[in-house]
This record gives sequence, C-alpha cells and structure tokens, in this order.
Amino acid sequence: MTLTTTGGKTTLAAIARLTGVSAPTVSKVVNGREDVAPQTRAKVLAALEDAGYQSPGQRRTAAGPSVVEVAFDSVNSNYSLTVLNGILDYAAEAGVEVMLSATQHAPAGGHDLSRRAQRMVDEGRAGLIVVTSAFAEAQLMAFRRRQIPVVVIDPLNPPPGDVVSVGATNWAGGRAAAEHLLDLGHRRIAYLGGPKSAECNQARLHGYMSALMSRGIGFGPELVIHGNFRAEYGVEGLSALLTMPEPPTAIFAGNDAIAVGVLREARRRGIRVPEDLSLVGFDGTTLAEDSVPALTSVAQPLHDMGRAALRTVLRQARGEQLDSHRVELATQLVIRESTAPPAR
Amino acid sequence: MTLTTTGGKTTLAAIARLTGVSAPTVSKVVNGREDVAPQTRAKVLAALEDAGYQSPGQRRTAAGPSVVEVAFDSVNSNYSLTVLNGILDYAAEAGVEVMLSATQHAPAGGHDLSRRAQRMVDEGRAGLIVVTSAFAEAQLMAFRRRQIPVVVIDPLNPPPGDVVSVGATNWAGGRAAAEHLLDLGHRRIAYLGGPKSAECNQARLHGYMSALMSRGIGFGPELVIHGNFRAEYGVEGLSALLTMPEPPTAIFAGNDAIAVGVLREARRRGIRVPEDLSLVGFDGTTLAEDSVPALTSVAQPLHDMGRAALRTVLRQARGEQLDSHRVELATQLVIRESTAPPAR
DNA sequence: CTGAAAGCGCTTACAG
DNA sequence: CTGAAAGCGCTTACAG
Repeated sequence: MTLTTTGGKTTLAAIARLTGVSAPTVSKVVNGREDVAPQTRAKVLAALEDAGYQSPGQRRTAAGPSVVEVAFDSVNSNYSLTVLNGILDYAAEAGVEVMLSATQHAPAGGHDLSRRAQRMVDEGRAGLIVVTSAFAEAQLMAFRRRQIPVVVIDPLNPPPGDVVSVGATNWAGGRAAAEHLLDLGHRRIAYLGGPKSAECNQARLHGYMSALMSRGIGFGPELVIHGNFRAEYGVEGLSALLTMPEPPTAIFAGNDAIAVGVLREARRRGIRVPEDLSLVGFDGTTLAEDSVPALTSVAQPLHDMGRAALRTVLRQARGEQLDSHRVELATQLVIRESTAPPAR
Repeated sequence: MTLTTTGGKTTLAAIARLTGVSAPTVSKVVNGREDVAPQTRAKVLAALEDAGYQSPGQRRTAAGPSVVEVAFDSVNSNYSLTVLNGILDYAAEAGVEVMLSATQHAPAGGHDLSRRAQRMVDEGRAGLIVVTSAFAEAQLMAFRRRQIPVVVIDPLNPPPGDVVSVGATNWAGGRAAAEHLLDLGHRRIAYLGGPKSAECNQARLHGYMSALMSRGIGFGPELVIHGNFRAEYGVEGLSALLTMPEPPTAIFAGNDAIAVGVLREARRRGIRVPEDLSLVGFDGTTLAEDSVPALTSVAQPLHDMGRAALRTVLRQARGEQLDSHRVELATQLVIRESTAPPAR
C-alpha cells in the first residue's frame, strides 16, 4: 500500500534473496511464464510490487520524459477541446508527454481499464486522466492496485471514495443560473437537464431547486426533464415543455449544446429568445458566444480544470500528499443576450 | 538510405566485428561517451545505422503497440477537433497509440523538430503527423535522415518535394463556391482569404478566380483580401469591403471562422444574410451548421483526412511504396441558408 | 583513445 | 515445478 519511491534499483537477484527462491524463478514470474507454482508466483509478485521492481526496459522508459495518458469519452465537443488544451498547456510547462485516446473509438467492449492498467505499468506511465466517462468501480481499482495515479474530470457517475476528481462548482452554478432568471422576474423556470444519473447534472439541478425554494417559488416535477447533453435533446425538450398547459417562461439548460437545440427549435416555431423565452446554458464554451442570440451561460473553467487534473496526477506520481480527493473550480454566470424579463 | 527492416537483432558485438573495433568501444559510442576518437565514432555510427542496431530498451519499446506522434499547431478549432477524431478513429482500428502535442504550447522557439526527431528515434516512434503548421524545410529533413515517416495535413507552406501531404481539393472547392454564387446571379464576388502564403488559401483563391474568368466576369484586386483564418478577421474584412464605392453582393470566405466573423459584423450593421449579402464559407465544420443563418460552405472531409494521414504514416513505417506524395480528398459544396440571388 | 578482463543482470537449457 | 550451471549482451574499471 505504500508508494515506493524506488531510489536505488532493485535487482531480480535481490527479489530472489527476499523470497527465498532462485533468480531464474523470479525471472519466470516477471516474464509471465506458466511453469511456476501459483503460491510461488503470488509470493514473488508480492515481493516485486513491494520492492517496486522495474525491468531494465521500464527503467529505460522512466529515464525519458514522463507520459500521462488521457482517456476521453469522445473528443467531439468544444468541452473536450478546451479541457484538452488545458492539459496540453500544463504538459508543455511540466515537460510531460500526452498520450491520447477516446473510448468512443475503442474496440468493442469500450474501456478495458484493467488491461490498460497493466500496459501502463509495463510502459512506465506517470498516470491517467479520465474525462467525462462512465466507468466501473472495479476498473478504477485496477489502477489503485498498481499504484497508478488517476484523476477523473467530471465523471458521469460518482467515482469510488478516494479516487481523485476535478470538477466545477456545479451546484453554485445551477443556483446562479436560476437566481439570474428569478431576478429578471421569471416564476415558471424549467430545467432541461442532461443524463439523470450524471453527478454534474444532479448538482446543477439541485442548485436550481435550491434557488427556487429559497424564494418560495414552487416547481412541479413537470418542469424538470432529463435526457442527454446533446443539441437534439434540446429540440425535443422544448417541444415537450410547450405541450404543457402553462409552459415555462424561462429554461435553464443542462449545457450549452442543449440550449443551442432549444434555440434552434424556438426559431423554427417563431418563438423569440429572449422576448418570449429566456434561456440559460451551462459550460460557457464558444458555442454560447457564437450562437444567435449569444447565450447567457454558466461558464466552467474548463481550461483550468484540464491543467488542474494534470497537475494533480503529477503530484500523485511524485508521491505528494493531496489536500483533498475532490477539487472544484469556480463557475461563473456570464450574461449575454438570451435572457430578459418575461413578457407581459 | 535503405529502410532496414531488421528481422534478427543486431548485437553490439556484431557491430564491433563489422567495424573492427572492440565491443566496449561500440558501447561507448551508443551511449554517447566522450572518450572516443571522432573517426572511430563516425565509423561505428555508420555501421550502427546501417545494421539498424537497436538497444535493448528500443527493442522493448518496439515490441509494444506502436506510437504515432501528432503535432498540431493548435487544437483550438473545430477543424483540429475533427481531424483529431479521424486520427483517433483509425488509431483504434490499427492498434496504434497516439501521442499528442500542440506547438502553440511548446516552449519558446516553437517547433524544434530536429531534436524531436532524435527523441522519436530513441523511443521507437512509428511516425509523425503534422497538422496545419508552418515548418522549416530543414526540420522536416531531420526526419527524413532518420527514416521517420512524416505526413503533413494541409501545411501552411508547401512542404519540400517528396514529403507526403494530405489535403483536400481546395482548388475545386473554391471553384464550386464561386460557381454557386455565379449561378445565383452574383457578379461582384469578393474573396476574403486566409494567410496569403498558405497553400490551401492560394488553391481556394485560384479556384475562385478560375470560375470567374471562365464566365468572363472581371474582378479587381480590390475584391481579394487576405488576412488570417480567424473570426475577427471576418469582422475587419467585411468592414473593409463596405468602404468600396461598389461593394460586393457576395463574399466567399477562406474558412468558416472568417464567415462567422462576417456574419457577426453584418448583423451588427443591419445587413441581412442572404437577402443583402450572400456568404459562402469553407471547411464545413459544425460552425457552419450551427450559425444563424446556417452557412453555405465547402465541406472538407476532415475526418477522412485524419484517417488517411495515419494510414499513410503506417504504410510508410511498414516500408510500403506510396502511390503519390500528395493525397487530395474531395471537397463538397453544402448549400444552406446564407446564399441567395442578389437583391434587385 | 583503445580494448582485454571482470562483472552485472537477466535468461536459457536442462537435470532432478 | 525448481534451481545450479552456462551463457548472452552489455558495461565498467583500468592498464597501456
């Protein structure tokens, strides 16, 4: 369980001495040969891990610049792009290299983090950053067991206890969005959220609820809809909300892409934003700036989140103690053109 | 000069025999020690390269999945994003890993491809893809000398003779854009281009000129302006064009970002697109789809360009003969809402 | 600056 | 399944 900061190199012979077997036997275990008794193998493996044994190849790799792997769910959004830039930015400063993959492109079965963990050990990777992905707890444990630092950015499901994660103040952001709409005079405000189970989505929802409740504004469950984080869902969501007897006068969208979908559908229906409908997005990507009207949005410091994730991975790799298993960077409401007082 | 496809491993002792020096001396050369006579060193180095000697560490790296490096100028655009996705896509299929860097974030001095080339040899990289960057000929030669396959995507300056490049049919795309505007009845069509020296920009410009000339439509140099590939430049460009005594009725923008800038400035001035001004972009990124009005644009197959670049690098790495040093994938004009017949 | 000799770390081939 | 012995590839220390 201790992080071995191997100074002097541990030799195979040393492991042999430690475990009371011969050097050839240790060699077989290291090379994954079959002809070793299970107990012997277990004993030797334990000693290898304990002593932090590195094969000559690993030592060689360790000598070069360190490599951090980054696993995106997909790099298809402005969100990913900005996080990636933050990571590359800090990577250049810290002199580490970035190995990129997107599980969207992974062969069938998606994330096989366990196999990946072993490969990362073999190749001496400094750590792993996982961005906005769902993952199984067991898979993250595969890294823990091998002492590979992992940091997740905005995980879709809550990571197990002490896996380090970086995110934004989603709750405060949700609250700020709703308060802005309340201040403008809106009373029927819908939340058009992302995936119901996504942690960041829940935090945004609860921030929104908290703002409404603290002003004594009621909101029925019919005003809260969950779907996914894509524009098509904004199109559907607006359509659904408009079937209500008393439709909302404002919508808080779970992210900018959803908001852009709402905007598109509103335009198609001749609903003017912000005159007929106010709209707030979340993320503050260039999508918000470039849309027409420009979107009022809760900006996440995505670039800094990327930087923070890498900084945190490298700290762990150096064996530094972290202050916290969770880092949240501040969100900020940016008011643009898509919000105004309600009509009438 | 021959690509050594080292089957059996060459040992240090073999090199010693070949050159008539002792094994320890070869060892010193390999490890870059100082205490070797220049001539001896030269002779040994030549033999090492000739025989394709790999240190045990290198052999180990070669055993793992191969790694391709990708150097972006910046990953700050939808263009980069889509190319990157194409690369990752094919990387997953081919089982290679992708090491990413952006020279934008590089320490002062930018691209030092020469040093990078040596590092890539040491670490056994399969090849390099350079995306939309300016580079010095000498730097690319550093890779040639070390037999590292390089493919450039849409280089900002023409690469030296036989460096492999992947691009799109920019000339045909420029011609299609101009023809579309001509077909709509426009006669005063401006070209608001990117950097004057960029090859892709020149091809687009000449496609545009060719369309106009083949219809006998004149165009003065005042209708062709060059700047850069960013939105701010579209803002400036439109302002400049509007100072003309007889402003154009249509603008062909060098890329979508410029077009979005034009759109923004047009909106600010109360100029309606397409009623008062037609506008065609280039790239066909999501920027074109999402803007209001949606942009008519010449789409580049960016995803496929990424795939093709990686496929080509891997072919070279396997020592296959390429059909051509230049691959151009087809562009396609996508007509959306930003083009219409001229007013009056 | 060079290389014979010794040595290191790991692996292989094989007797038990 | 294990390990003594031999061997491989490379490096180190040092005499010339």
